[in-house]
Amino acid sequence: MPDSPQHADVFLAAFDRAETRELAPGDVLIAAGSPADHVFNILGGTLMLSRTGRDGRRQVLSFLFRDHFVGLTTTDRYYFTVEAVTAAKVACCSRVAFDAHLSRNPGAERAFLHMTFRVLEDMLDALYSLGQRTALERLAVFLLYLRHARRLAEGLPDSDRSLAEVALPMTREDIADFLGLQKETVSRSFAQLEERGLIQRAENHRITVRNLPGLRELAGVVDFASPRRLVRP
Amino acid sequence: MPDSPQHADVFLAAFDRAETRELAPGDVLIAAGSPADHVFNILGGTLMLSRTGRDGRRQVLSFLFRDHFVGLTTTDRYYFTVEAVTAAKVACCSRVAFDAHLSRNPGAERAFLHMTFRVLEDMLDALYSLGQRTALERLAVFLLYLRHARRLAEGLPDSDRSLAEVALPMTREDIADFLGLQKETVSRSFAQLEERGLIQRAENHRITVRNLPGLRELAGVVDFASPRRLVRP
DNA sequence: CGGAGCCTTGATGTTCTTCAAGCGGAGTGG
DNA sequence: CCACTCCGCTTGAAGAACATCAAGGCTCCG
Repeated sequence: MPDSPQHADVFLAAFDRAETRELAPGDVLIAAGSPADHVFNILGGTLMLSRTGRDGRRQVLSFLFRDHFVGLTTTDRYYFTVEAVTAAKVACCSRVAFDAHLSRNPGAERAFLHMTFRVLEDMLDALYSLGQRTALERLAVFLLYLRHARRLAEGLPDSDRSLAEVALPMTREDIADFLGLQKETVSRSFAQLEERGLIQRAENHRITVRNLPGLRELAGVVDFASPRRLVRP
Repeated sequence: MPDSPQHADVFLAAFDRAETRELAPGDVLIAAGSPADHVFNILGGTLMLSRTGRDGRRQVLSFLFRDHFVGLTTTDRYYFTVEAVTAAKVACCSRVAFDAHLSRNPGAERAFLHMTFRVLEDMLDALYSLGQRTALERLAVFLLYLRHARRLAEGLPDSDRSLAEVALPMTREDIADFLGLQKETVSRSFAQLEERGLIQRAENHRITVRNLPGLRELAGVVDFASPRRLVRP
């Protein structure tokens, strides 16, 4: 399943002429436990996919950006929540129509499978982070991940100067729940990255990268472009 | 993508008349960094999929049992290692032949997509564990997971008495690297589960479950059958 | 001006890791 | 058959990393 340009998300044609929905920050697109009858394609903004345990512990499983896809499950109810972090816009498609689209277009099915595999590989990266990396390393990886997300969403080259600015639309608590930490630890880790001269804190929701190679070294990741997950074994 | 029996892994037909390979404990089936030119279906035994960082930290991403599938990537080289934990037997299929099989059989492609989604959902469960659960909880979940794996592999009902015996073919260190802990912590957690009367340690590689409801309560999981990931939100 | 929410920082506490020692089974060679 | 060693496992003690508790600052908004 090697990358090939023509794969470029042909399955998204399922969303041509689809209804769209505008979301305000905090709006819930998918509520855990509700029937899993729609799938969505994100047209803009940032969303957050999370799962909350009985006792209130929450794990943010993924942040979602432009061109990301959400909503498919192998069960008939959603087992996760998706909510808007920033104002956002999504295209909506019924699961039935989406299924039919895949069945009618073998190319779309293959493209969708390929996308699913990329997501799976991202989750394996995240597993490595949560299982093996320290708080500081996780935060470094996270910043590179956000940088990469914007690079993809805006189609910029890795060298683009503007990428030094990294927007953090989510709260410290959201970041903490994504990285398996507490919000205080996230705060302290930001402070430590700044002390080390790797980043500079601007406002609460924006930092600028001061030493990209240093950040990558700390993260143990060269880039977030494939095949990033080969950490030189 | 609701579960339906006819999905039952039609894509596995790709492995009909395929060559098989026998593995001894410790044998490496897939070495990280080598060309990703084959896919495998496990016919028996236990394998382990892991990723090792530059500095030697290792995350076990998954244990693999009968009927599991491994080997597909979106990159042209494997970024993970797969090795045998016990003696094992696998069916081998070239990636090209597998691709062709999926293209020729739309039903197979759909079934494969479905299987991929189940794997993805398992990884999301694992993310929740690593991010939110304590050492003791992770071990409880792990034991239920092994119990469930055997239940599936042997087609037993959940009530089967023999399921109280849980085999642990892997070492404490393998378990630790799967759960994001140190082997000492795993040892201590086993001891604590025993003190609490939830399990009893037999030999090093076998325990028996003494209090299944208690174990499930601790794990926060009712069962490892779908939809287990709805932890009563 | 006042309050709420979010973030930061300090002090303290808990969990897990690290370091160290000893146990016991499996395999080896005398 | 019996040391002997090796390796994996367990347990204890000390230490580090992260969590928890608590206080104060900032910004936004009524």
